[in-house]
Amino acid sequence: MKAGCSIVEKPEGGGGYQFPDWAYKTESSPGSRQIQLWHFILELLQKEEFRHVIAWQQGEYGEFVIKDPDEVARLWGRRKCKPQMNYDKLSRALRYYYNKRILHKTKGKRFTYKFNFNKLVMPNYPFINIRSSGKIQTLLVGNEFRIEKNF
DNA sequence: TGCGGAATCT
DNA sequence: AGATTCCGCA
Repeated sequence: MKAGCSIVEKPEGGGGYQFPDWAYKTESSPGSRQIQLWHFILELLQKEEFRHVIAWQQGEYGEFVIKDPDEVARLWGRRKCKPQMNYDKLSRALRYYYNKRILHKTKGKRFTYKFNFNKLVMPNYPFINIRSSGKIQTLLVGNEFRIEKNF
């Protein structure tokens, strides 16, 4: 039994929405509800209330800046039930994305990373829609839509 | 600050 | 697999 830290976070009464359930599943762990780090990053990025914590870099397509690394780590740790999470550990996980071609580092810019939308994210995750402004929306196309994971 | 190896966990 | 933890190196 897991106590204290719920596995799935509920959308608070207000109006924020989460990725649909199927977005949390992967081929390797069909039953898993564990959100992946880059899904979580995208989730924070699309919400206005986290603009002071993490935000898109205007002008650069898919590039984002972590303005408050400690806070992002804290939020991630809360979601994953890992109270000891910190930016050092979180950033290690982000670094693993380099080889998977999900992310890469924007060299010279502090706390700045860039999604490889064109190459990987868009083809495999059609529910992600990048608008001209650089903002991202999730599109719920239908529950039959499966993620085709092929990193 | 940022990197990536290594061991370990779920 | 996808992190998490720890760490030496630059």
